[in-house]
Amino acid sequence: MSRIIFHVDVNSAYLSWEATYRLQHGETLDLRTIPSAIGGNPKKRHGIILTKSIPAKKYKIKTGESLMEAYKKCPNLHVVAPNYALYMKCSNALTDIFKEYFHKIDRYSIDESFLDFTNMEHILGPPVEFAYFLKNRIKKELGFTVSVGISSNKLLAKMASDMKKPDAVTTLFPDEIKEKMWPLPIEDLFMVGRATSPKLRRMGIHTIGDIAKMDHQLIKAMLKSHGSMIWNYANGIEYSEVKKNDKLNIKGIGNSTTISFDVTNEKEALMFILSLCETVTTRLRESGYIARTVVISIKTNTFNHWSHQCKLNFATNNTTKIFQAAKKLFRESWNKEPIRHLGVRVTDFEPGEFVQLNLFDDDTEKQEKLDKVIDDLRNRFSSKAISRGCFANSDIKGMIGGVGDEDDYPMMRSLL
DNA sequence: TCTGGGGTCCTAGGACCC
DNA sequence: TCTGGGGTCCTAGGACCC
Repeated sequence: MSRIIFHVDVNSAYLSWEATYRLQHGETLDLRTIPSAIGGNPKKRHGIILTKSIPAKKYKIKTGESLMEAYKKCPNLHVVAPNYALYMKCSNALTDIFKEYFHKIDRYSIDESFLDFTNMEHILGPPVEFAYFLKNRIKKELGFTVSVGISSNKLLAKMASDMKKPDAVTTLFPDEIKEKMWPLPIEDLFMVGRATSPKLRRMGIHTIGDIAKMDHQLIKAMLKSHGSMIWNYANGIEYSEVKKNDKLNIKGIGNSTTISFDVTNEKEALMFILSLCETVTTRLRESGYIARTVVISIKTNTFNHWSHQCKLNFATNNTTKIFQAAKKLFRESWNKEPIRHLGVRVTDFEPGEFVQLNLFDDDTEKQEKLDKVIDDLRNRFSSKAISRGCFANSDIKGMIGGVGDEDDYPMMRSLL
């Protein structure tokens, strides 16, 4: 039986949401109309570009490049630090609209969702017409634009939403694959990234159509199961379900930072790790989960990098316990090479309802001690050295404080 | 893209068990 | 204590995404 699947993608999500929020709070300048970007810490000029405006694209500003690089290309670039609490509210407001029409909503990320339109035609009308109605309603009520892709499976719907933006509806049904998808460069195919693309290009495979026409066994022999998968994708073959998954479930939380100087002694390194543990566990407690696994990652001044992980005997969200594990991992794996980048990450989540370590009295004392160490750390080093930690912290503050409260963005729905 | 963040998933290989 | 096979759990690292 043939299905009808929608993929809805928010255009330049973080930037759109920030711009919309500002307009609704009295700002007259629309960030989307000037060279602007979301990312890093603009004051410290540290971190990377997460999202850019269309005018910023003209300066060849790229997602993932450092703020320094971006400022070189465009000195007037207006950079705003990310506000994840706001993005979550916007994402939820969008999902609430989907819920009015759809039962099966699969949130793929904070700004992308799959919707199952199968058997809905008798209620919602023809899919393309409904998609236009939906995107226009979102624009009118929430103030930002989306691109909608429509097809018979998730892969093709996702490819379709990518083809035209912003503010567009695109179909990519199986009979349109040849004409619309096969002429595109291989890098446009979902799951063909910077490791796979050169391997294929070296073989004279340049378009998605070239992949589709390859011998399936050959690409499988070359790239194993990943090769088999992208061959299927190039031919529009993909059968995964639109699972009902309308809450964004997180599987891990991490924080990492590049340091502007070489860290050569353990004490310094552990202070950074402590700072990272602090932001990670604060977010972990916010999420309501507790974690079993702790992972640290190290990158050296020669860009040598590795990770080391361990499984705890009990899941926890306690800063001290996570830090103790991270400290042990660091001591076990550091070979004394000068360090330029450190990361801490927690995974293997369990529901945290029954563990409330942060309510224990002795923990309050520990937390106070911790705060003192963090403050010491910030005073000791240039603020640049730990700017990522600072900015993550200010995010958290935004989340916990009044700014992030449920009805703090009432205008999100009333904007005309 | 020379060097930025935060995620997810997959796989190979080792340890350990019966 | 040379060996055999199969299953599971764990870790490190690679590849992909936005």
